[in-house]
Parts: sequence; structure tokens; C-alpha cells
Amino acid sequence: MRISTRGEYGVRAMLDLALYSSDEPVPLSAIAARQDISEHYLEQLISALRKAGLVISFRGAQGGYQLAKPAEEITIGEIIRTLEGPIAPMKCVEGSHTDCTQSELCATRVLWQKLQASMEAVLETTTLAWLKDKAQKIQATAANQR
Amino acid sequence: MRISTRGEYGVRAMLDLALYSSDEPVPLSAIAARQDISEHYLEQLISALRKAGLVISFRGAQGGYQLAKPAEEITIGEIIRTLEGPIAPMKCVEGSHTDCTQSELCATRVLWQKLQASMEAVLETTTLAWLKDKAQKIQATAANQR
DNA sequence: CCAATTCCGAGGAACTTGGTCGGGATTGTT
DNA sequence: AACAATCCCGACCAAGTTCCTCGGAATTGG
Repeated sequence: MRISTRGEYGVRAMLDLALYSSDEPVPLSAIAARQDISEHYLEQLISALRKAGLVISFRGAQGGYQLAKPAEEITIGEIIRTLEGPIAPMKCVEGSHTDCTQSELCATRVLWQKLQASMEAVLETTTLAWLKDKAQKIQATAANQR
Repeated sequence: MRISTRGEYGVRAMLDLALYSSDEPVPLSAIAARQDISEHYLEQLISALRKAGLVISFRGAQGGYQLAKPAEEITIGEIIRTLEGPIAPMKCVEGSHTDCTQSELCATRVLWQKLQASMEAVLETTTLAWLKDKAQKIQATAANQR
């Protein structure tokens, strides 16, 4: 019942972009170094994020990545779904499966749907901007205590 | 981000017990047959449920299993936690880890805690009795339509 | 005593995870 | 034009997890 490193790294990479990108694109190596993630592995993940339209890339020297949209318009759900597949605690609540052979199975299905709905509620309403704001506030607090 | 068959089968087995057990204990073979689950595999799962105090067993001929408590007092969360481990979408929100090296990690941690809380809210407030009731209502509806 | 049943630990095939490796394509800089 | 930085792509692989199977010992009602 865990989100794998794909989702975790993906969210961290997107947060990194939200925090550290300016006009110039951020090269993969910088994200990987800051977030302490294998560069080659992260490449696979960010490639998926690019294909999903969440980041844009610039090739060649001085190239790198940027968010494709304002952080306010990117939800954590989009990131997770891109990297981990549908947010569904059970196969039978992916898409629109209506084929339940046993009535008991249907009863459990209602349960999984409730669970899925509550997970989606959190992930689809939390934006990257919210996460960025949280991170900056934590940084500020840490700076004050110094 | 899926619950594995351990959790799925476990919930179904417990629901089966809630639905079909009377005074006499229900043998594993009956549950396995009704739920179409490998008997040997289910044995491992129900053994864990027994050690967790969710079912009680009777050995020997005419033996079998029964719920250890009324269905009202058994939550789906207990079942899932027994079979799948802590309900935590990420390692860092299991138990009380307070060691965040980077502030960005702490920001994502707040996110995972929100997600965890919403999952627990569903799983800990849903009881086996609720599920049993759902299953019986679905059965009744199906019977009427015939 | 016997059949039904739970209890227990070892093993194993298939899949998933979390990467590595090597090289090609593109582009700013000199 | 050359070069270095960088993205892009596909193949491969080790370790772990999942989802079982198998064989047999212990217990107990009839």
C-alpha cells in the first residue's frame, strides 16, 4: 500500500523545479544532485512527465527542464497518475468495471471506491504551488531558528 | 498504489465469516471454495488474522474459524494492517519519523501525512458489519430482480 | 483408530522495483 | 567547424516482493 520511488521522486523533482527554476531551464543533473536521486533513473521519470505535458524540455547546451504550467495548475494527482498509473487501491475500481460475479465482491467494491475517492480527494486538490509554499515556510522557520 | 491480494482476500475471508458463520465454526475449505481462493494461500492469511486476534480457530474434526469479536467491532483497517502492514503511503510516515534532512522532504512529508490520514479515516471507520450489511442488501436486490 | 481439520516452515516461479549502461540527437558557445 | 553540455531512447539486470505450492506434523470429534 505504498507509493513507490517513482511517485516519490517524481513529486520531489517537480517540487525542485517549482522552487529552483527561473527563466533558464534547470538541467537534470542539478535536480538529481539536489534531490540525491540517480540521474539516469530520474531521466526515465522526467521523460514520462514530459510526455504527459507536465514539464517542457530544452535540448542542447544550456538546456534543461521547466514546468509546463504554473505550479497552481499542477496537482499532485497528475504527477502520481503519470508515474504510478491510475490511483486505485484495487484493480476492480480502475476505470468503469461493472462486472461483479458475486454480490460479496460488489460489496467490497463499494469499500474500495470509498477508499479511492478519499485518496483522490487529497491528491487532486493539492497543487504543486501548495507544496512549494509549504517548503518555503519550512525553510524560513529553519532560517529563523539559526 | 494497490492493496495486494493479501488484503483483498483477507477482507473477503472475513466478510465470508461474517456472512456464513453460525454457532459452528467454518472450515477453511468452505471459505476458500466460496471465495475462489487457493486454500493453502488463504491458510497463511487467516493464520495471521488469528495471531492478530481477529478470528479464533478450532482444531480437529468439525473445526474451523469464527470471528473473534462481533462484526461491529472489527474495522477494515485492522484487517488491512494485519495483512499488509502499516497503512502508510510512504516509509517516512510510518510510526514517528521526525528526521528530515532537507526541508523539501519535510514539505512532501506533510503531503503524505494528509494522504495517510484520509486513507485511515475510511479504513478505520468502516466496520465488517457495514460491509456485511452492504453485501446482504445487494443480495436482496439481486433476488428481487429475478 | 480414523478422518477432518488446523498449524507450520520450506521452496519457487513470475512479476515489479529500482536502477545501470551505452550511445544517438540536438544546440549554445567558442 | 568543433566541442561540450544536455536531452532522448532502448536494452539489460539484480534484488525484492507477490502469490502461491508442497509436504508433513499436531489436534480432536465420531
